[in-house]
Amino acid sequence: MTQPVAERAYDHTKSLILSGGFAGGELLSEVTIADELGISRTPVHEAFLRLEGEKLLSLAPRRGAAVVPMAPDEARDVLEMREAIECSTARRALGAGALPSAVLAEMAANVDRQRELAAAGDEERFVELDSAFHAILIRASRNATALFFHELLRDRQHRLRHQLLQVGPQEVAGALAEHELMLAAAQRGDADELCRLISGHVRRHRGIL
Amino acid sequence: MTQPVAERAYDHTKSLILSGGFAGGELLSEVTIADELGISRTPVHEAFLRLEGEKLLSLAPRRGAAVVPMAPDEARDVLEMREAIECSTARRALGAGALPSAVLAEMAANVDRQRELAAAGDEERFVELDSAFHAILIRASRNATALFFHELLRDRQHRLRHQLLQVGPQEVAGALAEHELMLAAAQRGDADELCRLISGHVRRHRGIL
DNA sequence: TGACCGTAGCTTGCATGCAAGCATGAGTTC
DNA sequence: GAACTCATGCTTGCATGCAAGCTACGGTCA
Repeated sequence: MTQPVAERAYDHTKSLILSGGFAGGELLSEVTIADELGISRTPVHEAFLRLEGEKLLSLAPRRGAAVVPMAPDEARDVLEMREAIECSTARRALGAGALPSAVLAEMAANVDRQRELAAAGDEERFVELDSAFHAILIRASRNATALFFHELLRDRQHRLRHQLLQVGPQEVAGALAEHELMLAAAQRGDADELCRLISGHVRRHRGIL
Repeated sequence: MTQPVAERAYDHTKSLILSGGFAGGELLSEVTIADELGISRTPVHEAFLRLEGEKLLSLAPRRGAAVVPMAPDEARDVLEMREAIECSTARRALGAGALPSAVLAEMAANVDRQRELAAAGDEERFVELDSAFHAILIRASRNATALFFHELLRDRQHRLRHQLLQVGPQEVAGALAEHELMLAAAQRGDADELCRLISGHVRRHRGIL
């Protein structure tokens, strides 16, 4: 129940960065964050180190921690990696034959909830499900490294989204339609088509960003 | 010149893990490593956190740090990701037209040195250059995220290599030949062929592992 | 005016101390 | 003999203190 304070420091700082309040270059101070949370510098320092490992912070010895600025083509980079990884894992997941019915059921259930949220206009929760939907396929490929990378990409995309764009109803509708097509392709076991859909899906994001 | 002790702790621990002495599950103690290096627990603790972020250590609160065991198909996972990422970045690097001549020159120079090391039978240094060769192409695509991922993959492959196989003269000769073909394809600007070569190259590794 | 120097205040790096969680084994009870 | 309890020694989590590097600024000197 009691969350370790180091974890709180990590979550807090990470959400500060991902929420898009910082364009990049801003210096975060350990003491500031420690005071905000009412804890000592040590766990904050640890959080900073973890975030540096994720390339979200850049630590300058005895100078401070700078929020890594988003490179001008960070969106392109991230989406390119998503395309490469998701397409590769989808091929593998489908390559061995049909997907397990449990996986297909999970995807279908996810799409159902997407439909509800889209109808309700809850964009925030929709993007969470969007991310989870893609993660299902990756998990089905049983490639732990791919899943690890996907989480890192998700964070970066999160930041891009808050920084650069508002997701509106039409983006949601478009994404939903494409997810439905992807589900259908997965059910048919059509890896080529699924891969094509993923590419289009991701590239459309890129058009938006 | 004076390397921070936290950095030494990180390097030391990481090389312990990557060198293959641990099959996985072994508990590393902060105090043990701190004593080995003659430093206090704090920087060791920080190193452990960073390594947990790279999924090389698994920290159990107040119990210890366990070396993450290599999954039975870790080799497959890692090489699958390498194929996906390298192929994607190669296409992008070549997609915009011919590679800058500086990049081609760097690749050629690298291959030349590979040839020397292969002739000298220096396998250890050869694999370093091997890795650097692949990194050149990724760097040419100017995708920082891809480069980041490639470094993570390199570490894992490093560990796999020490754990599972000895690189012998014939593997070196085969890799060198394939690198030469890749260089030629890059010089011609033939992305499809380059991608095909990368796939074969990586899959041959997989046969070895 | 411009360059230089030193100091004050910031920052983090690291060592240390204390407390608390967790495992293990001895001792007890049934 | 089996289960249960508790104490001991292990581990890490976190706070704190001190030292050292970096920056900026005010003063001095040419």
